[in-house]
Amino acid sequence: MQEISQKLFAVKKQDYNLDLTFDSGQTFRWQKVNDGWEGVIYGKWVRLEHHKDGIKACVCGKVSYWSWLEDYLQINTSLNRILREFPRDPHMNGAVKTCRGLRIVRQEPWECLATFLMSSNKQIPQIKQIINNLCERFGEQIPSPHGRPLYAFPTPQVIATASEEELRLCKMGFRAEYLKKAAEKIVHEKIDLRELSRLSSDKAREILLSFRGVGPKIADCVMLFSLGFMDAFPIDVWIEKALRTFYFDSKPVKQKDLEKFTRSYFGKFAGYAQQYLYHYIRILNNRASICKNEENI
DNA sequence: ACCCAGGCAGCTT
DNA sequence: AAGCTGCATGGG
Repeated sequence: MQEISQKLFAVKKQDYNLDLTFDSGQTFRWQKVNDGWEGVIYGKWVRLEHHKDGIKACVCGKVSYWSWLEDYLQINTSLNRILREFPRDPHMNGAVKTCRGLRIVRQEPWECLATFLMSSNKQIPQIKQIINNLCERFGEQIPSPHGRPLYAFPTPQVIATASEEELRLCKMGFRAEYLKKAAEKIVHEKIDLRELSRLSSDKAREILLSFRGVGPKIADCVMLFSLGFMDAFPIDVWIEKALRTFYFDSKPVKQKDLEKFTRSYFGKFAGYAQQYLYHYIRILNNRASICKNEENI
């Protein structure tokens, strides 16, 4: 039986909501289990659950310092200070009202890059499945609190030595080439993605775009979700739809104008605002489709 | 059977 | 710069 270490983070649910955070499409490995969330960070199994006094974290193994988890969760970031910077308009107000407590966590950059390489032209449940296959097949087995085997996210070294055919067994299709080449680039050029966080945002984006399979959208996701560039604003099909309906009267807009608007309008935490809008429009869309289903019954 | 999915690369206009 | 198309795979 594995030893479990525990830690309580004193934070109110309205300032840190685990459901909103892990359901918002920024991470792909967290799973809801018995009213808590379980995932793997830095090769360790972690369980998080809301408690009356805050968020309780359980970690597999003996843990004497918690800075890695505090950094991942960004637990010392004040949500109020971020929300204050959002523009005030009916749509953003609605998003904040609906999604208050949604947080952006700070993922490990390699995992973030690799998983978003899997995301192109895929739905979120399928991305999760691919990542799951990848970890089972190539990840190192790590201590688990329950009987089931548990795997760390595979290192670039392991992925680089795998063949494209082996990677395709994880059902990632044409993305296998992207993943293998990214891993090889990191290994051969001795790239430490974490260092990109110390560069200017233009330079960091330029380096990310030099990976095959990384375009503007995925580059912005990696910057926002793993490198601390809180103004990076990924524009995917959902956000584009949200921006057009909310701010452009549902009229067609040129890509360039869309980008210009997001840069000038959403402020220094634009990426955070983007995540609120993204989750908000998806919730609205879910409700609408549920209504439609009920009409058909 | 068809359409689309937290896109991107490689084309053509 | 826009506007097309193919891409592997799975789900509605």
